[in-house]
Amino acid sequence: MRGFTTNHVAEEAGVSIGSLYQYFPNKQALVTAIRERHVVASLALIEHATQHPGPLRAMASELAAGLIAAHATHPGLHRVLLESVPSAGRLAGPGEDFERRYLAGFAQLAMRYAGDSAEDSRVTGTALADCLDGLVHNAARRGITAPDALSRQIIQLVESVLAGRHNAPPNEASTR
Amino acid sequence: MRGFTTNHVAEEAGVSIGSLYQYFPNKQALVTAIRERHVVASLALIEHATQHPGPLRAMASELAAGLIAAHATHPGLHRVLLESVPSAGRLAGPGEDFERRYLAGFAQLAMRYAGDSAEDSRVTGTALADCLDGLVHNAARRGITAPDALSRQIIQLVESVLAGRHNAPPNEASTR
Amino acid sequence: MRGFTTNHVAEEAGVSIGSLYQYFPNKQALVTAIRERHVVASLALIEHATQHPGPLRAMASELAAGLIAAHATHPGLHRVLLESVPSAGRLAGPGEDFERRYLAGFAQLAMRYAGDSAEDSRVTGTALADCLDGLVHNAARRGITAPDALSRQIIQLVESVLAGRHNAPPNEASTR
Amino acid sequence: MRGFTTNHVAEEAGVSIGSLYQYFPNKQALVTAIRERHVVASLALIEHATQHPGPLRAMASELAAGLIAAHATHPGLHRVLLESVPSAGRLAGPGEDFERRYLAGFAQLAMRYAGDSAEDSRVTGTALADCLDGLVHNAARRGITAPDALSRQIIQLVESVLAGRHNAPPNEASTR
DNA sequence: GATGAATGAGTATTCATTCAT
DNA sequence: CATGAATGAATACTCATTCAT
Repeated sequence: MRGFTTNHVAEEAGVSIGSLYQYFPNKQALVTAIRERHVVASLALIEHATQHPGPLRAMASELAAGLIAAHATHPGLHRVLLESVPSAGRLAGPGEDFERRYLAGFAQLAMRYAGDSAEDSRVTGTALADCLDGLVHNAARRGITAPDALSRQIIQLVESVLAGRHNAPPNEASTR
Repeated sequence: MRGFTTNHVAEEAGVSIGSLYQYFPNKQALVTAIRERHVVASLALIEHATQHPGPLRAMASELAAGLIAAHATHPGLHRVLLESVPSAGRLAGPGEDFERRYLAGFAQLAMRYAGDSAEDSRVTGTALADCLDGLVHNAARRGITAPDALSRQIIQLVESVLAGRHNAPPNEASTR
Repeated sequence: MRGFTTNHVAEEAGVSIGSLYQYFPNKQALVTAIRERHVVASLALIEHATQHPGPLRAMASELAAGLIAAHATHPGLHRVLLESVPSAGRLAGPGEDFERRYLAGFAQLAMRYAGDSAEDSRVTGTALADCLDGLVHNAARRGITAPDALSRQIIQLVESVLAGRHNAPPNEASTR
Repeated sequence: MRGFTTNHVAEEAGVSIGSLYQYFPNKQALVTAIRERHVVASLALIEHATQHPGPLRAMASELAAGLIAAHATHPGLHRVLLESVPSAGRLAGPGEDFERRYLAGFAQLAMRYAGDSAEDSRVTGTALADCLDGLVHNAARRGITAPDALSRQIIQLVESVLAGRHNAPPNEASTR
């Protein structure tokens, strides 16, 4: 079973296995850290999106660019990470918080752009997050050969989810 | 990592480790077989959907039920499988064919319900397949506590993707 | 480690593994039995040689023929047998007796043909037995392609060992 | 069978099983390496003998001492090695070469001491090598309790084979 | 009896982790 | 601090043996 071994990681990282253990108490921590780096980037992306001043399409476009960039590097790394943690995606301690904040960001988008209630927004937000996850990770798995096409799909998904309920732009509609 | 040892699988399956190895030459083959079973089920689901005689919503509803059922059994098994194969998701040999046929099924749905051209249908179909994948696997990861809510989300996604382009139902248009 | 497994033996023998265990209580017994068959044959050979009425060369010639015949069948079987028993060559119980009798036969030859004392004959006999063993088994290992050449070597060895000490034929000397 | 597990070897060697696998990819390789060490030693022995400046008896005496020493260490190891390899004695690749060189050494002795022709020397050499093999390995199997007696037997064998044909010592003939 | 699938103790091998250098 | 050889618990896999059919 070819695996994601600590020696592999060390070699890949260009450090000795001993050094690796200077920084991480064990494999779990190492994986969590690598993972967190990705999660932090994703979190920054979504939290930045919630601050986006522009209309839905502009926000979606920017989000798409960010997601693609985040997955273009280290192709296959994300997969290997998902493969390597017991409770993948449900990180212990800080990780939980990351996922909560991540989903909260999408919920905010749902409130803001789709005008959802707080309760609805959680459902919509999670659904959007999960769909994006499927879209991006499957693309990464196949190898992102056409980033533009992927971008268009992401934008379309975001638009259809966040603008699907009403044809009005979010809460900027009245301010315009 | 933790929890997917061959002895574990054997015990779970109610057979001895020796028997397991009577059927599978090694762990990799075992994992591939389990995965394939799931993939075959998913394929049957989508190919059945392409034959569905009814309107979009009915088809989506049935598809949702099938997907949820396919992931409700063996909770945690799917993740553990994804975690245990080197090139998970990209099965060698027959697997590739499975994915091709799987995506082809979704493309057919796109042609039939969304009226897409052959070329467009491939893009739409893949996007839908990937989103569904994200939706279902993330739900499975969190534990499917509310199958109805998940079902509604799946239906909504399928509808929004396959009916998004034009407001007319597919070949039922004339019934309007 | 490719091995001499009971299933292998059963298949080779054309019976089921179950049947094999009808005849032999365990692998050790099976191996011992196969081995004993060979040992019995060798023993018969040497005990027959001790009764040989003729001169050294005639006896050696007959012994050579017998040994070669005993090793020509089942090429490689002898090796595998030697490989498979804990105390190879030193069989428990009846086996010990076989080896003792086997060596005793050679000792008799030494007394008879070389005129050795009882004590000397044990040493000479064992040495001759061991040399023959090396000669025959190495030939079998390489594949006995030239039985005649091998026969000549055996005869020569036997002659040189049993006639080396004095140039007189054994106790037939006076009859000449 | 019993008693030659990798863990056993590791313990015997005073290293951990992990370390053993740092040096040898698998058990087969380990066994091959140990064997080769023995084969190399034997080869050195015989090639050294071909350079021996003295008369037959002196050379034989030295050869005997070397062979006994090579088999006295690790009592039981040699048998266990013979027991553990599929095609024991016929080493793959470099092994074949070893055996060829080993036999060539004995052939040289036959030319030098017995005055054999090149062709005859191959036959005589191989026969001597095989007899020595039987003598030494059977002695090792029984436990070398009397090295001196064994030495005498080896010397006698070598003398009788290499001096058997003519009563003149090889190139020392003129010293008579 | 004969069969061969099932069993599981035993063995080979891996890989996270430590620690002497 | 950095290194990577050494460690051994954990895991993959084998094969002698049993037993339901």
